[in-house]
Amino acid sequence: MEREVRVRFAPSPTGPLHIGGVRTALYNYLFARQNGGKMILRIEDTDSQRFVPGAEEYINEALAWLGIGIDEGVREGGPYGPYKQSERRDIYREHVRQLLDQGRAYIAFDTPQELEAARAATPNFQYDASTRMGMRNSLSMPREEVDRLIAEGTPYVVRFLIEPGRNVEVNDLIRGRVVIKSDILDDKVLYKSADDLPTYHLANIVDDHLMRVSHVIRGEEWLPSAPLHVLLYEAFGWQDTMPQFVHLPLLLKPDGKGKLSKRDGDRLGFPVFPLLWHDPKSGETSSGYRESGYLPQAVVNFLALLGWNPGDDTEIMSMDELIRKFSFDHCSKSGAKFAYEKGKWFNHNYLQTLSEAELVAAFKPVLEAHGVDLSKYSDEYIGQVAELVKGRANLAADLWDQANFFFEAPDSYDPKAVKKRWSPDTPAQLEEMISIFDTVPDFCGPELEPAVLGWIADKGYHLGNLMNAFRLTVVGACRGPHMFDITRLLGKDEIVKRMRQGIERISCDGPTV
RNA sequence: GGCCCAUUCGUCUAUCGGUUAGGACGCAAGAUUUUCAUUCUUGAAAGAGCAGUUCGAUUCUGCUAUGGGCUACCA
Repeated sequence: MEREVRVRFAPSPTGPLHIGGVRTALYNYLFARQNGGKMILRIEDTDSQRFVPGAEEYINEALAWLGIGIDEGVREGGPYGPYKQSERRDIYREHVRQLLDQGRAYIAFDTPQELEAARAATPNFQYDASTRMGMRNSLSMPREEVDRLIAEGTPYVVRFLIEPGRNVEVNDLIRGRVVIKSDILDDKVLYKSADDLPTYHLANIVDDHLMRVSHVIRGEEWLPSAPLHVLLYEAFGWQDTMPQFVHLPLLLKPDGKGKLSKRDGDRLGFPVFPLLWHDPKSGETSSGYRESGYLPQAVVNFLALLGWNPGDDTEIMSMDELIRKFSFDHCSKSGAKFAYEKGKWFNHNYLQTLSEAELVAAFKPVLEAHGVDLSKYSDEYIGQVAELVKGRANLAADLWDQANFFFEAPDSYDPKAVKKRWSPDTPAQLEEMISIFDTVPDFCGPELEPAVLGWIADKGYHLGNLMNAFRLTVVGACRGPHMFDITRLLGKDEIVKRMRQGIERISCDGPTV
């Protein structure tokens, strides 16, 4: 057990990294860091059919954005490379040869059509001890014919020979002991001559062994094939250094049934990918957490708690705290429905902790997206606005809805508020208020508020109605921060301009609602 | 169909045989506020069912039900 902790995240570049994959990567990372171990990123591109250009870059960018550091990988290098499976063909070929020579595997020529026919003909057909002699392979056919077929270049696969009658034991750190009979396992394809590439099972075992992986932390969908992997380790004689298995519960759809999938995001209105993704094949675009205004710390915190808890009521935890507290003992066994609403709450929390500079950085892209000319505003102004409204925002994008009037005068006035707060006396009172402004030496100083409030009290005007009418002309609706915070930031000229504009426009077409 | 895994409020979860079953999200109400929010307080809300083990089961065992995964020359 004093083995160095080495874990790997091994996605296949068939599309954008799914949020469930991100969580798997995160748990691997937390465990590695906690134990002073290494985190490996291995690209499993053994399916040439499903390869998608750009997917590998996406994976790198997504992990970097989230702060999930990689110690060894395609870009980082490392002592056990190459870290891309398509560049390890020689290694796999050699290991397949070894299994073949030892009689632990055999060559099969059955075409996909023949296999399909066999499955159609026999219910619950399985390529195993009970059926393999009836198929076309090196066990059922004479040696000369096998050699001839290979010499002719007939495509073939190499299958793992499963011995029936055994109990295969998988020890899982979350689930404990899982025992299954080898009879229910089929002779899995390990290698395909057509593209000279192994399948997942072979490549996975060989690489994990060669890369000295100590813990295989992956999704629960791999649990059924774990016994096969155990058998492969045994066949190679590697049982003594076999990694510890950890199968994580799945992320499920928030509503219906099944595991979270790509489609659920757009269907339910939340991202299922860390970053925006344009699919080069379909041309489709999928939204990402980053572009939706989420903070990476919030996404990490949120994901960490989907399937794991620290054992107490702590919920807001930094990456360092997660690393310290993470444990498989507190991982749940059952799948977790993806509670994206709570993700917003996490983001709200992290948004409040941002420094003004960070807030400005998060707010600027949002402003630009709404056509605001950033050259017209100082960072100081943007920062002050953001500080004023951040408490009411969940996502960076929400800042705009809360603060748009700091960047543009209202172009309409909420009719309900007009009806409630606007009276025939209002225009005159607002004009009077403007003249009060002139009595204050510094409009943006602390004297303005008591001056205006004092004047309202002296005159006996209705505080609520007048202040809201005032707000209406400046904001366009009865919402927003403290009125005198708004006046301070907008300045006298802009405020007076908006008041006069409001008086004109609301008086003309507003009050007769 | 076969095999495997799981099952506490609507959701994420705490509890490692004895608790008024705790927290959070969301929801509702109240307080605060010149507005909308924020914030604060309060509330409603759970052990799938049936047996068994035990002085005592949410916790251990079995069965049933339900949910999920796998069942490819995909990962």
